[in-house]
Amino acid sequence: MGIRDDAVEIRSRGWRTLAALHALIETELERSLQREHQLSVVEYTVLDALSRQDGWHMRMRQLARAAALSSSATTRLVTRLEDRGLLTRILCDDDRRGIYTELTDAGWKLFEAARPTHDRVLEEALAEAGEVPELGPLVTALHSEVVQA
Amino acid sequence: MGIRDDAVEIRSRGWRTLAALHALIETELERSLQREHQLSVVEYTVLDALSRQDGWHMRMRQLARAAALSSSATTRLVTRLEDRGLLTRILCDDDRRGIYTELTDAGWKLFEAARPTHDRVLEEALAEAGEVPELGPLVTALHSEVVQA
DNA sequence: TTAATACCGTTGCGTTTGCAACTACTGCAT
DNA sequence: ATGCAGTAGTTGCAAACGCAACGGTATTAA
Repeated sequence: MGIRDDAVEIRSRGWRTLAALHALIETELERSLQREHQLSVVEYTVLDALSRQDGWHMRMRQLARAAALSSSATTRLVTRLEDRGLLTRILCDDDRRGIYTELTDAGWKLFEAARPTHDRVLEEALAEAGEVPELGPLVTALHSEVVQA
Repeated sequence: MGIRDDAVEIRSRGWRTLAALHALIETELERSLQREHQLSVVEYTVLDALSRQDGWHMRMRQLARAAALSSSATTRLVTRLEDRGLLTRILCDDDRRGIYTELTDAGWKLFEAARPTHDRVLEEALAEAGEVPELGPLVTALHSEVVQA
């Protein structure tokens, strides 16, 4: 076990911690958002990303990136939300390959209704994770200024 | 925008950062492990968890926890690996509800072959993420002693 | 003993996912 | 202009997922 191996082990451990914390938070968000607003986490993420564009459009590819999804999954996700009337597809004038998406009024309403749930559950999940010995330090680091900079 | 709202916003931002980093790493690991060893990330995680038990058994439920999966997904995952001859199910004597799983020799071999790939790709992914402005600080924090404590 | 309760792992089912192949469009080079 | 490589988004398909319902086993109390 040299310094080299230690670095490998530290990375692996960090990755396991990251994955565990991610899974914990996502699971709790999933349950609550689904139950209270019939939204999955990715669906909420899309609404959130669009809302943060402040009335501006967003292309499919940007959306895929924001939601960390493949382009095919993004297509279907947008279709789903469009069918529910939460957003609309808008053909792009300057680049006819591109498609913009925009929140509808109903989309805004649902997002603003879901946001408190999201924020509350996120806080609870982080608090819960903070109690777990392996996760606590990462939770703390997440709050720190450095990560937010 | 009071202090209260700032805290909410900091948590949200932290969560998005965490999710983005998680997705980046998982995607790269998935591609490499799949291509070079026909293993998904969760499958590797299971082999890793079992190997770290150092020859000792592990129950389905523990495995589900380690892999951050539902129990049903764990059942099928173990079945898949069992069909490939990488691990075996062992009935538990003292608690006949329980089922232990153990790596086979083939399982050990495959895991040890896949580990270098895993470690290398993880290092690359972290290095790549370190270059991204939003992710860099979290990557750094992940290396720190505090998180590893 | 027997009943009530809780737990463990499995299965049916519907949903979501990524990959690969495809169409449509852009931009560059000839 | 014309061809060609690269990009944007969609679709077929098979794989993997979570939830809910189930059977089998342990634990506790009457």
